[in-house]
Amino acid sequence: MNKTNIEKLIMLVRANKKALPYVNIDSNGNYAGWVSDFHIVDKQTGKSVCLNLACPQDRFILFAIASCWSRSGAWENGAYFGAYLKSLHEDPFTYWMDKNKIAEEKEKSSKVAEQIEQNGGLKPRKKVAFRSDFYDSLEVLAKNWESIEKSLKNSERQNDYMIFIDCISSMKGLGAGKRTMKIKIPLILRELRIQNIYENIPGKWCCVPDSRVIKAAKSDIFAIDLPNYCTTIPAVLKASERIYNLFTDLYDLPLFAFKDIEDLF
DNA sequence: GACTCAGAAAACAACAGACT
DNA sequence: AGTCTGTTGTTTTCTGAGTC
Repeated sequence: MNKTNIEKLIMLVRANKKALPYVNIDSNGNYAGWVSDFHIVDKQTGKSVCLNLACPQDRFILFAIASCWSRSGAWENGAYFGAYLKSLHEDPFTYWMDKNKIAEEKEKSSKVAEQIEQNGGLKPRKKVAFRSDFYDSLEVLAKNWESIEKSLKNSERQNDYMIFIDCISSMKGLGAGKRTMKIKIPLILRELRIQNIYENIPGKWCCVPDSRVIKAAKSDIFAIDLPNYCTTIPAVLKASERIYNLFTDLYDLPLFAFKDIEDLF
């Protein structure tokens, strides 16, 4: 492990925050979370999309984004999908229980994806597309919403977030096909922790060890000891803890950013 | 039992060529 | 010029056999 380069990475991420759309660092130097600013403009309000996780409707969108990111495809698609959900102004818990609405939304997905891409802000590397199975996951989330919220409240009460992790990681259909969500679970915990929605969410379980982060961590420049891919929940949590020990409340952000600033090394 | 790695899987983008 | 069809490439996660 190369401590000097790790410190250099943190310094470079902070110095280049304006050039990196996902680096939301506030005036106090604290990471404000990804959903605090999508860097995608809402044409109705003219403002950049963000989520207030104190609202259940916005919490739903956070889970939706995490589910989108539990599949293959460019990460920008999930970001734009979240922005689209926000622009709908529908109550997700009734809207996405309706099979007809889901079919309608699938039908027009390529059209709305094209429209929202033109809203400006975040520059996608490729044409924005909403996978049809994104919508199936929304139904899964809506149907299971009560038990998800209950597991979070129980985790807070018993000071044990494994209760939530067990709940969300066993829910089929939040990944591709009938698969489950795994690697993006820390993302949900991270955003909830940053906005202080529940008490005592451990920071060590808030780092996302996805392929982009792992690739950066394992490169010769940092030589951080991590598995190539986290195949189980314990492996995800272990990797998350290692990342947290190095970057604390910047979480996986510096490693995620590495690819965009590697030329500066 | 934890980790590693190659390949599978999934959905779509981008492109090329054939046909109307 | 437009549309259709098939091929190849991209992106990311998941699986399962093998290794330490």
